[in-house]
Amino acid sequence: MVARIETCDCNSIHQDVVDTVKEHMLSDTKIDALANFYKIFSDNTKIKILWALDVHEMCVCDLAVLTNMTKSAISHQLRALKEANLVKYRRDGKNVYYSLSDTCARQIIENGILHTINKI
Amino acid sequence: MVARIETCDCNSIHQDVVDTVKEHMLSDTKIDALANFYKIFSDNTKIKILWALDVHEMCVCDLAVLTNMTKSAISHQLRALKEANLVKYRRDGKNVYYSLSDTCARQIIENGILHTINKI
DNA sequence: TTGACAATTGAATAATTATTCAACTATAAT
DNA sequence: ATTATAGTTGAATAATTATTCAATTGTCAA
Repeated sequence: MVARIETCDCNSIHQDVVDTVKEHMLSDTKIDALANFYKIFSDNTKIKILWALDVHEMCVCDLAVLTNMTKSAISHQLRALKEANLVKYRRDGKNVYYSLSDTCARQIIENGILHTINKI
Repeated sequence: MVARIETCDCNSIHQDVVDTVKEHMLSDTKIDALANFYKIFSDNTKIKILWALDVHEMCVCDLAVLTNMTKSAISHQLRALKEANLVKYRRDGKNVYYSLSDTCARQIIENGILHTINKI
């Protein structure tokens, strides 16, 4: 996601098209936000966690057993999900129970399934 | 996306919850397809290319100038977009013009913007 | 058929993201 | 207070993905 050139070996440029497209281009801020948002759903583990939490709230151990991963790995993943405001949590004694913040995650996953089915 | 443990240092497991969630879990195939699909939208450059192509078909040079990247880098990105069936192309002389296969990409991007705005 | 240029490709490198590991915090029970 | 367990954290490592680089293909024009 980093690249830069001052000159380009392109002679066959449709400047009018490039200009028009530039006018309609999304802002860098939006593109960043968008890419970061979908980054969450581009990882198998995160999808699994989100889908699981939609079924039932779970503690870190539960998620570790479910996914066959370490608590530490799950915890790191949960941090990303928290930062994206996709999950919330409550502490009860020694356990911390995670659940979905809202229906957003489920919507994105279901919508994605529709699109991937169409493509297959 | 690779991890594996045989035993787990978890004693506080809610087995009933884990079992219920397992019953409702998405298949690995679906999760893979989903993650690969959203992987496309987790990259700034790919989003930019897709959004641009929704405005107007463009040749590789145009996209290189627009994004300030090399033709080679763009070409690699386009290959991924082709494999995901998100773009189509036509050759006209020495140029190859790319455009969107359907409205899928635009829908996903617009839907993502809605969700990211809600989160901000 | 040769030269020029758009585009693609594969391998090497750079950049990013995930997982592991060890140390740590928080809570509860003895 | 001490011990045990759930969970978190940061740094190191591993794995993945993007970009560069050099070489190649395809098409057109001279």
